[in-house]
Amino acid sequence: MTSPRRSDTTRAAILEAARERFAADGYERATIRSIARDAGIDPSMVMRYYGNKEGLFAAASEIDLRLPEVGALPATHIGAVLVSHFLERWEEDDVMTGVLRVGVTNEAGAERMRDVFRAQLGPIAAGVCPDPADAPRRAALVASQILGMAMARYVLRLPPAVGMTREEVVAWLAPTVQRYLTAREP
Amino acid sequence: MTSPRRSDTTRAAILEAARERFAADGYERATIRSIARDAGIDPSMVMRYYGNKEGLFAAASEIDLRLPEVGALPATHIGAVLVSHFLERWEEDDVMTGVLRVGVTNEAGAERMRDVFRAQLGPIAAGVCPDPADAPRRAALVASQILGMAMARYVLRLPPAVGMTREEVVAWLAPTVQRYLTAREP
DNA sequence: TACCGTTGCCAACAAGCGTTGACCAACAAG
DNA sequence: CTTGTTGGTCAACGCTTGTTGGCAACGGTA
Repeated sequence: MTSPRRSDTTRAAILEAARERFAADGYERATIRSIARDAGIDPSMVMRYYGNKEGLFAAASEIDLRLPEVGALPATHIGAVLVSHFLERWEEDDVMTGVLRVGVTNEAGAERMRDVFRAQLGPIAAGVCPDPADAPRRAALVASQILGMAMARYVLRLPPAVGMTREEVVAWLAPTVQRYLTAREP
Repeated sequence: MTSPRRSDTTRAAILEAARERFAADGYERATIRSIARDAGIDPSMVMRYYGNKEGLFAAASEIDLRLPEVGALPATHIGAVLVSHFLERWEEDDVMTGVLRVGVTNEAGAERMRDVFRAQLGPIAAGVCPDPADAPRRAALVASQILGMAMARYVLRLPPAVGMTREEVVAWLAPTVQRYLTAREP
């Protein structure tokens, strides 16, 4: 609907540079000046297009996990599907790592992280776990294992975690996630 | 051996304030000035006693997980023992949360986190897992689940994770850790 | 008492930060 | 051709940061 503007390429360059910097450095060390330098423009442009640093982060951290529909997958393999989907999602761009890094020191980032797991993982948990009232807790358990592997592999870079192949990670984590979602009790 | 100095109480006050600030704010937002204010002294004292900010962090982030001896626990319940020990450890002081928060944006913090898991959790994994050559990977898997729950509960504060009792967390996570350590294959 | 290392505060530095407003060039509409 | 809008740069602001050096008070020791 909104007509394309001449400045769209600049806006996109800023967003891309911002995502990279946030992912690599976290909120405080990702300065507007460094982002502008990466994007090849003046820092004041960032302010004009995104208002302030918080606004820039908000725009650069839209997350869509792109999780499959609840009905579209066999409940017996949902663990493997989810783990492998998350790994792929985490490796295909910098947004997930960025929001995770920012969320540790910035309240807006933490809020976004909470929202993502509640709104996008919650429904899946509700669809497959035995007691729907228990879904938030199941989703949080899954989130803990997924977040932990992301921390180990992409943020802290524990050597053994980095060295595992994607298949190995899926093989080990899938039963865990499967149990968190579908087991009647611990 | 080293004789006690008159300034020991000040040094201790600085360290305590530093641990709290690092835990609450992360590396960049925990300023020397704010730490000094909390400790009730002048910022320049921090420099005199710890050299610079990195030195202060190094001194404030000595971690001893205080894990039990490998032989001292039944291999069949090691999962539950470890999970409950980690939860206790995480809640009794700010050091674990501090180093985790700092490790996300600061290389020295990340290095410390890697060291802790390698040197202190590694031997336990080596003692109980089927193939000792596989120990680092088993330790990293355990670390991923422990770190993930710590992120969810103490850093990002996902409501359902915060709301679980310690016993519930142990009940859900213990089988996971037990499997990561002792299962013959995924 | 005279002395010297220790403990502490104060004032300042240079650098970097987010943010602002004036100004110029290119373009589209009348 | 003029005019108004848009995309962009430049220089500066007020503030905070880590860090430094000077200086005053204290406290054992000779």
